Amino acid sequence: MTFASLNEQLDIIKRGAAELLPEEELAKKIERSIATGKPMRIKLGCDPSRPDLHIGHAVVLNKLAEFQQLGHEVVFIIGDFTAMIGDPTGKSKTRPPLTLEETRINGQTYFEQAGKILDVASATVVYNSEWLDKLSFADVIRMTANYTVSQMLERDDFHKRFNTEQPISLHEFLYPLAQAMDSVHLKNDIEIGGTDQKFNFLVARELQRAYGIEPQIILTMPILEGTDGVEKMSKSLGNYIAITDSPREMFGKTMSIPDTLIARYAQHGAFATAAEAEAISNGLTDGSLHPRNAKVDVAKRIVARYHGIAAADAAFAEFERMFVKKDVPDEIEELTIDIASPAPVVDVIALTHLAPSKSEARRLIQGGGVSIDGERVTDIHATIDLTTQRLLKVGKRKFLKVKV
RNA sequence: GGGCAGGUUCCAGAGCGGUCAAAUGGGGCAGACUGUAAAUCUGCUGGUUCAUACCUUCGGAGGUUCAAAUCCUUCCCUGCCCA
Repeated sequence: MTFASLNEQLDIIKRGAAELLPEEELAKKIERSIATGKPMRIKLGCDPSRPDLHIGHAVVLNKLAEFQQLGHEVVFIIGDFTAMIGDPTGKSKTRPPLTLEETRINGQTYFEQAGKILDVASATVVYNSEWLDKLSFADVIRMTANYTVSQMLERDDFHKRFNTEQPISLHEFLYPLAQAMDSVHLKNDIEIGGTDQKFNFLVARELQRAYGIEPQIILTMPILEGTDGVEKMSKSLGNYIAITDSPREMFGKTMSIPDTLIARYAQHGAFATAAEAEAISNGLTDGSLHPRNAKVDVAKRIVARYHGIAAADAAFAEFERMFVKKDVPDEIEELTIDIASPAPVVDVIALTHLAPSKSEARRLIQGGGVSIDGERVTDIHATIDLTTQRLLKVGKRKFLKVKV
């Protein structure tokens, strides 16, 4: 196997990355790889309790795709062992532990989605229960002896909770170590992840050293903010763009991001180059670029990435029609429901799940958020004749064609 | 083991016998305005019914009372201090 030159590889690897350390060590690894013809091994840890991938995850996956193109080996580690134990960390409520079966199913959906970005067929997949489950208590004690409480408390999250008298479960200290043991086991050359993983990755280096293994290189990628522009993108916060979202959703969600995020989304969501992102940023600052147009462009590129150019253009056209011309979308879900024909609008909304409850449906009507065939419903007692198909609109973007 | 402070609706945080479905802020949703941006303004934010009627909720389980998130008992959980 022949590889690209050292500088070419370094350039590609560093592109868009948040942090790479230590760079000199990576250079040595690359040189050795070139000399011996052996690919480097890149590790990515995956959480099987959250198998829904969004374009924030794509930042890392895209980088892995680049590693693959460079001829290196990508290894996915599914953290089934830790998921089986469950991690009631911090604020997040007690997350129910997953069964072995669930972790496998989730792992599967994870790969199907990751396949949209990189070549999963040629990647290696391992489950960390394969080795973590086999450690004895004595093994674990020996492992923990390599790390101190002070070192653990350096982690921002722990540090903060410690100072504000928030609980920290003892087993939480074990998670970074468990993750580090994965690296010990795998002997990977590089570990990749979001910037929030830096601490864990550093622990892995320490532990690898302690176990006489060459320490891994740390490559962190920026964490993409969610569509709200504040929190990091996450499914539970509802501010995400899933990579399985339809073109319409993807386009719409991208259009709703704050202006301040346009350049970031261009670079990390649409994978524009740093130079392009900067050009957008400058254009917005000096006013030569209209934010809306810039956003449209980014939205198109994101949609095109997952659905193709044609779908992107279609999504844009539909967006224009819906929001600029205030028209209804092209394709609306049609539903036949089982209810006595002149039915209370409130009942229909609840039944079709356009709102979670009848009370909520009433509130929406009172707030002016419901319309039938383009006409706003003002009376919560209003009924609707469903013998012919009617167009129901609830809120900004929920449309449904219903009939009996 | 001892002492102290706590566990409230999505989050933070009031309430401390009835006027509490529970202040206030944040978040979210809807409307106006817009570029489905930001900012701003307005309304809503447990459920069923709409007539301020009923049902479920304030860590769990009992109890006192006409009446409890508010009092008592007990259990569980968290933090701090002492040992």
